[in-house]
Amino acid sequence: MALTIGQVAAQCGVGVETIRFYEREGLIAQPSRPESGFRKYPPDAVRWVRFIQRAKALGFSLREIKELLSLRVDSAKTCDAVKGRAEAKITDIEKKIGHLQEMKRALVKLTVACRGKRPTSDCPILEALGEGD
Amino acid sequence: MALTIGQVAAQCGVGVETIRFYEREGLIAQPSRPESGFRKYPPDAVRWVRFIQRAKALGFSLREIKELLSLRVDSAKTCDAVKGRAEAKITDIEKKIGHLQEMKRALVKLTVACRGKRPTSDCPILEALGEGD
DNA sequence: ATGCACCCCGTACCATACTACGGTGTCAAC
DNA sequence: GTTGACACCGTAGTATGGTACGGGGTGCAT
Repeated sequence: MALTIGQVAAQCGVGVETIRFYEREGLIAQPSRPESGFRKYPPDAVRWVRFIQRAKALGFSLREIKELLSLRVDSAKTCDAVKGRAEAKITDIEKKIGHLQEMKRALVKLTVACRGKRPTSDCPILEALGEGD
Repeated sequence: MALTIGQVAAQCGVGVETIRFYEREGLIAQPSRPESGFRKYPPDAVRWVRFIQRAKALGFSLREIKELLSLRVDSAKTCDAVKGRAEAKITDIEKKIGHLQEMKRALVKLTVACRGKRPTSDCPILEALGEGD
């Protein structure tokens, strides 16, 4: 049931070096290393790496992802601090969702304008994006 | 009403060099250049740069942002192609929104677990993230 | 007409996040 | 028991997205 680094990499669609890199950077835990020195990963390792990939695609830096993942580690210890950081991340995520919805609305508007007559604005994408922060 | 590069930069919270960089990379249009050679920007330039910043924070690469912005340029010409690309971007954005909502749900769950007794899983963040693509 | 802030350009440098390389060791199959 | 695929490590190189620097020119305020 344990996986080699190559198997984890293949299942995540990344290179072996990427996994080692994440380990060096402290994004994923050190796996067990029986005699030979070969890393042995639990199946969950695949989910961790996929989570990292996904979070990256959503605009989080590795530093932020590390913070996200670390929310679990000390949860037994400093519950209030963890809760605070989690809530900050939630706010951050809600902002991102809002911005994406604006972008989506703008693009939908664009396709609609496309369907009918020519768009009236010379930039439908920007047009639908307010100045909101 | 026209702005200097420094004014645009200040209003967007970026450096002058960043604007010139975006121009070199074709993300923003060449502004007019009266006699002196100084760039003169229309007020809208601020919105363009802000759009770029926002899109970056949402995980789009400059290449993708360029594509997003270019959807406006040829809209009069190749309407069908534009519509197709816009629809692809919409799908992409919907996926991002979905992933962010999953992350948010996971974090909310974490804060709730925090409030009451200890979390049951040893990783509440991952726990709420399915294997969905 | 002389500052001084701001603009020009090109080039070089930086941080982030990998990716490749080279030399060596391991393991499993034949 | 040897061969081939895969693992180990450290170091170096790459792509992206800026950021800084140096040596100049401009423009307006005093």
